[in-house]
Amino acid sequence: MISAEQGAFRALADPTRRQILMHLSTREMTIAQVCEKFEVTRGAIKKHLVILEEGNLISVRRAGRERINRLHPQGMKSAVDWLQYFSRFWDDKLTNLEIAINSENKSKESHND
Amino acid sequence: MISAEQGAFRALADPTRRQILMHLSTREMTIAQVCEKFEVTRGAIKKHLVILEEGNLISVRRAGRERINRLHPQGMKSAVDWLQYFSRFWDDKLTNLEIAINSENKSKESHND
DNA sequence: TTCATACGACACCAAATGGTATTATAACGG
DNA sequence: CCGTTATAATACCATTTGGTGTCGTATGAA
Repeated sequence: MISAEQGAFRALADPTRRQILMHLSTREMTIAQVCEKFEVTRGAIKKHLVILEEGNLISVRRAGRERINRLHPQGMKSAVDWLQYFSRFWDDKLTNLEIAINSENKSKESHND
Repeated sequence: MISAEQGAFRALADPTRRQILMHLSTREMTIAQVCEKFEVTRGAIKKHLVILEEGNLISVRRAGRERINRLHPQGMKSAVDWLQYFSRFWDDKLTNLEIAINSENKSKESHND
């Protein structure tokens, strides 16, 4: 089993996939609708969507013959949580905010990868 | 020229590189010292360090024959900034905090990749 | 000077990645 | 039923990636 953030970081590493996430942040879209936004083939987009799904960054539901892709932002939170460990090093103000959150939110994961 | 977050996300995609960042968060280390923490060869670690440097996640200085690697957390901030666009979708509380930050911090980048 | 040490630079390899093209399958509309 | 549409699945290709091994260079110590 791979860690949650591994799937997320892997999916986020490709610029096309990050653009797909931006598009899905405005509305949920079928594969064909995502394809309209890019110059690559449907096959390539499909592979990206599978990787985004494996990374838990999108969820998919079937509607008839359509496959509707929806942003699943909780998956991105795992990457943010990992990164925010370093926030103390770049922004004291953000660190204070992080502390405020942590005091209310006890369920913090470790960073042992 | 590739975007700042592309270099960061690419570097963050590998679990070994994320572990290297965790180690460097405790202290700066030479290549040999990083190697001690892993089972792979020095050549592999060197490549990882180059990618981390290209992603602006570490900085390097020469000291005699040693090459000292130091965490450069500002580079990670570019990835966090990109991701926090989505924070509104997963946590209203964090969104409020983000708004509080943005009201003091006007220099926000776009997400056009 | 000589030797061990810390890197740098290659060449090389297997596997993963991003992409295409082609061929199916399945559902909706008339 | 038939044609069209939306997607799935597969084979294939070029490049990148993560890794090793080897050789070279440079610095510090004896």
